[in-house]
Amino acid sequence: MSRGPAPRRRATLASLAAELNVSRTTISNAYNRPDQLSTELRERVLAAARDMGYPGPDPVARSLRTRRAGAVGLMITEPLNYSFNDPAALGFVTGLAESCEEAGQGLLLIAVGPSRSVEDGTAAVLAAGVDGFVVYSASDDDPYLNVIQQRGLPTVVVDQPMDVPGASRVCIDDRAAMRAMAEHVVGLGHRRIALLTMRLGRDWPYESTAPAVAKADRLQSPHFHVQRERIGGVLDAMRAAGLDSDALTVVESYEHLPSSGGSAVEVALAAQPQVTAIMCTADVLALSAMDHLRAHGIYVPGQMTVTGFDGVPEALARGLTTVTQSSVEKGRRAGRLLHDPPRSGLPVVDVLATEVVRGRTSGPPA
Amino acid sequence: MSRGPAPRRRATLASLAAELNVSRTTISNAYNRPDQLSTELRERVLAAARDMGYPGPDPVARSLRTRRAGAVGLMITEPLNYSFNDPAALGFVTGLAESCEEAGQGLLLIAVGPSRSVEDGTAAVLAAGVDGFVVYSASDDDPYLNVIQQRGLPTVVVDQPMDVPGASRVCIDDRAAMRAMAEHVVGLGHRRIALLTMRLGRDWPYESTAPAVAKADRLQSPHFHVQRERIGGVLDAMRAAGLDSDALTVVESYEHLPSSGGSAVEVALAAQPQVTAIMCTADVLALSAMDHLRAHGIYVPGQMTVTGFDGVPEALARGLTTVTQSSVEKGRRAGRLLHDPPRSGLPVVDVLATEVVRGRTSGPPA
DNA sequence: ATGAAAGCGCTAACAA
DNA sequence: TTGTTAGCGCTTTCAT
Repeated sequence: MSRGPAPRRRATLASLAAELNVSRTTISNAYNRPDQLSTELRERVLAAARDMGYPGPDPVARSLRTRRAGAVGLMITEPLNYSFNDPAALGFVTGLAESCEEAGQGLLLIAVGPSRSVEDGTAAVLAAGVDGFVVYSASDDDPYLNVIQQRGLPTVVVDQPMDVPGASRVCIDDRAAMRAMAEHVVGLGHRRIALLTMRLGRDWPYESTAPAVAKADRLQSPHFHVQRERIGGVLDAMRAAGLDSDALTVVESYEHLPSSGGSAVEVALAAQPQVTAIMCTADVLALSAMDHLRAHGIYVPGQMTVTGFDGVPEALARGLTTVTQSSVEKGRRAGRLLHDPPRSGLPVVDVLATEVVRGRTSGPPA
Repeated sequence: MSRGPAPRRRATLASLAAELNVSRTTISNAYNRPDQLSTELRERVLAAARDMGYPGPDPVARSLRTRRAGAVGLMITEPLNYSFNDPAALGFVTGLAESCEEAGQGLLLIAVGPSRSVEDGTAAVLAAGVDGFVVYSASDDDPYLNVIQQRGLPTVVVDQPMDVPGASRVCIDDRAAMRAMAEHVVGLGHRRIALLTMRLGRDWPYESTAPAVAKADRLQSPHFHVQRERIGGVLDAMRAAGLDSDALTVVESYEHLPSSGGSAVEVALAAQPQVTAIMCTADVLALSAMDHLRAHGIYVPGQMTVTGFDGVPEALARGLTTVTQSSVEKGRRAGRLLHDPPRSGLPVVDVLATEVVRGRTSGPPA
């Protein structure tokens, strides 16, 4: 029943109204408040719309008027292939996307990785037509945080950073979780431990991009709250067992490659050959480390204990001793906090549960 | 230098202009055309903006005026955890997101899975403030395709469906690729083959959600072009070798679980115990099938040949015989087609390369 | 280099 | 039930 070719100029609500000799309100109501007009009139409107190729009210114009964009923005500051290679990060996105779907909202991915200039990234954040932001795992000194705050929109921070005034936060107790894991390791008798972690600052002050033993100053004040707390948790447990902090070798990795854990463990063992346990702040690091160790004839857990963090499916399948958390749930909570915010209007801190899972990769030192 | 609390009412371009006693044009220029005013005036504007907490021009209002949203929409019709569990789909999203980042555009995820009513989903598509759409792997009879066409925005279809008037398409030659793989398998001497595939229609006419031998009518005209072509490719090769189509047992799987391939292979072997080769239309199915076979003491390739499709990292790492394609590149191309469309304005079909990789999972029948 | 005027397409009061 | 009136906040000719 279409009446020939599409009109030169796209139909608008106004043109439809003119065509039908009714007011614009009526057309608007036909779409937004079906109960405000007779079924008959409504049908007529919809039929005319079909004929004229009118796709319904323009989303942008509607957003301007209603002051609602119908989408939330997810700011990702890591290179995309980092996030999309880590099942934990992926679980988070899945959960967030699910909650958006449920709430009938869109999810706008705002990638502001290092490949992009800060100016460009700022423009992207400023240009995002969204009702709120989710900030995933940014560093404490992330340059885009200010920009987001400028926007003055509801914001939910996930994991880090700690202090974004006015923003709610979804996180876990990283320190306690890692301390519990470290207590397990120390309890097994390990006295020299390596900790493999993602990079501790936005910058990378080493020669190559390969993993490196963390410089002292970076250990003092990592710019990633999560890593800071997890390191703190390990040290807490070691101190409690009377171990000196020298007994811990921290190796940081810049890239998130499937092989990063392997490279890192190599660096760790070169720096401190007496290490008997490799703790990792992410399962992806631990799994890669295990592969590397096996390839080099070092048996786990016989000759080396390995622990992870996150509880991603592959880690659990392979029996990794790790700390589990629900990344998907994190995403869902973050979304929900945006979609129906607490009545009080006050920022909320939502701390999710974690659990130490003793797998087949931890045992007494050789 | 901030002057106390944020103003009751959010600052706008107009209020800034009033405050400074300049025209709105000037403020607009300060942001969009720095060369149109003196540096001095511009600084004054920016400073005042800072003081008043003005975050710059409102993205939605700007979009309305400029008729550009600064984002593209990705319509995902599968449940999210399906897409986010398949490395191939993930690679696609990564590539698309990369190209968006490059172009300074946002990427709006529009999830319209089966958990949502068609009405709801339609609303979501209609409400998306985007400049174009990417449709990923939808069925031929997807109900949202019409809605997207209604919007009249540039659209790129990935893989399927074939026929979306006016839309460009990025794909591979599924039939030829699968035929080449089947020729390899038949060439090894296999005469009874099972094909494990994702579901062939949007509906699921079987009793349970477990994988099932495909009903004849679903084989006649699958509603997913990709699956149709791949099945066709296998049959081409079999026919060429003088094999009857009865020699092929097709099993379709509804869910995309990590264990789906295992369940499917079980169904296949129950239905046709003489099968000596399991071909799969996705690596994730093949890998799961291999796990299942191994767990049941069936050796690959000694007792059973297994082949995949996609060439995801894990598959290559495990030596799966498979067809490789670059999912990431698919995403990039789709994005580019939207960001800088061909000058002609005509729809384009971009066919990417594939390659049969002979791994360690295919061999002569036992 | 700056300003005035005219909308972009829509919805929400309020009237009729 | 339908229409009238005002904008939402911005950019863009066109004048000055």
